[in-house]
Amino acid sequence: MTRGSEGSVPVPGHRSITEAEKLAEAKLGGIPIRHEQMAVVANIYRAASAVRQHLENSVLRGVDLTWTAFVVLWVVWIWGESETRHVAEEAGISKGTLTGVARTLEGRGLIQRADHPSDGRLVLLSLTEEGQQLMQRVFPAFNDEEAFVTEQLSDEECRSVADGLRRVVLQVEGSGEERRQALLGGAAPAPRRSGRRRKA
Amino acid sequence: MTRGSEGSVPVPGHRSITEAEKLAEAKLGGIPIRHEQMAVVANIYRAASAVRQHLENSVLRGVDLTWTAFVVLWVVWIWGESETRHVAEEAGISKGTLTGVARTLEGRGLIQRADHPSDGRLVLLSLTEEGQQLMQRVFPAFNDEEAFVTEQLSDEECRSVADGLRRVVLQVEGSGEERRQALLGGAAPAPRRSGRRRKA
DNA sequence: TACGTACAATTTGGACCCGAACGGTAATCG
DNA sequence: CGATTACCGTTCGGGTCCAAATTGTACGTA
Repeated sequence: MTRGSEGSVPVPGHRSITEAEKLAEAKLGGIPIRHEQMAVVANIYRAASAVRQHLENSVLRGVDLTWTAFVVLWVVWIWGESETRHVAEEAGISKGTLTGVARTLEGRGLIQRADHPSDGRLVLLSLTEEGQQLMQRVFPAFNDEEAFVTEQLSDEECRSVADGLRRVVLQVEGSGEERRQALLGGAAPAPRRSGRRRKA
Repeated sequence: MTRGSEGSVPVPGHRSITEAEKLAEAKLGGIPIRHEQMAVVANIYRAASAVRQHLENSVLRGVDLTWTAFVVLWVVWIWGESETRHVAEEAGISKGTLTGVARTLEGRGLIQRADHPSDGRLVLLSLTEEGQQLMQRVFPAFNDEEAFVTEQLSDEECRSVADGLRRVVLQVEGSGEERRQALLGGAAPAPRRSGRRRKA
């Protein structure tokens, strides 16, 4: 995050970020930038990376779980036996990704899949006995690190930050699709450059 | 995010999250959970995913850039010609990942690499003319979407949330290493299970 | 000059990740 | 009741992503 020695004034904290913003403004020469909004997005992602990295390297690595694998386990653990599409959505990954992760977890004996009793299209995911024991053991340690990374925030500040982030999520999930439609103006959705090609 | 029909009381907003927390508490039976801290971490990651997804699908897809590729371009754009290790750190990715991303970007004529004048080990990254034009065109649109996703937050709230997140980042970057050391108690750092295997 | 150490970027291996395409089941319609 | 239509999980292509292994450069010291 920090560079070797950029400025000369020893202003403590946030210097790097603020300086980047100033530089960005200069780069755009006159075009106004929404600073506060930019700072929120930048720090959301920065914090997400830092937190994920810390948790992977502290508690998750020891039990040989990736962040995504843990999230999937957590979702199935909390919600109980669930349909894969729900798990994917709750975990914030695509259906295709879940298929692979679930396969890995299944191979390690942590989750199991079952056919839906009445709808042949559905697959149900649930924790095995071993998976449940794992989560009961790991989650307290995970939560301890959640407390560590937020140590500089009071409970009240935690509530405030969490609420602000929740509003961001709701905004995107609520109005994002509509916004994208408006932006692209009904034009071609510009398919992802990579991805599977049509057979013909 | 939301499920079909879980609860019976029509409490608006945040139901899913809160319910998940309650379920988690029940699962742990007695073991106390730090709710506020858990909510912060959960929502940081949720927001990061949502924001990234929205930006990829709105402005980035149209110019055929992934999130990571854009971040790398942004860093080089803002900081000017930089050494790769700094770019990787600032972008929040590993050096190895940057090598691949930089190759892709170089192939598209958006960035260029140059040898360091005095230290032959270093490689410098800078934007090409085309890369600069792209960023000058794309960033305003990007910032517009940053404003969109934070639309439900006032400027003051934006500052507050950004500051809270900054404190999380500083906490992890400042004390994370020490914390991990203490946690593992000097024991083996438990190598990543995936990735390259040791030869013998 | 030769050698070891330090540190640079790159290569490599395995898992992840998205989203279009696919094949199969369920529901709907004529 | 056959034919669409809608939906579900899986497959697959291309691209990240990390960390170990590798390669190469710089620089100290003998």
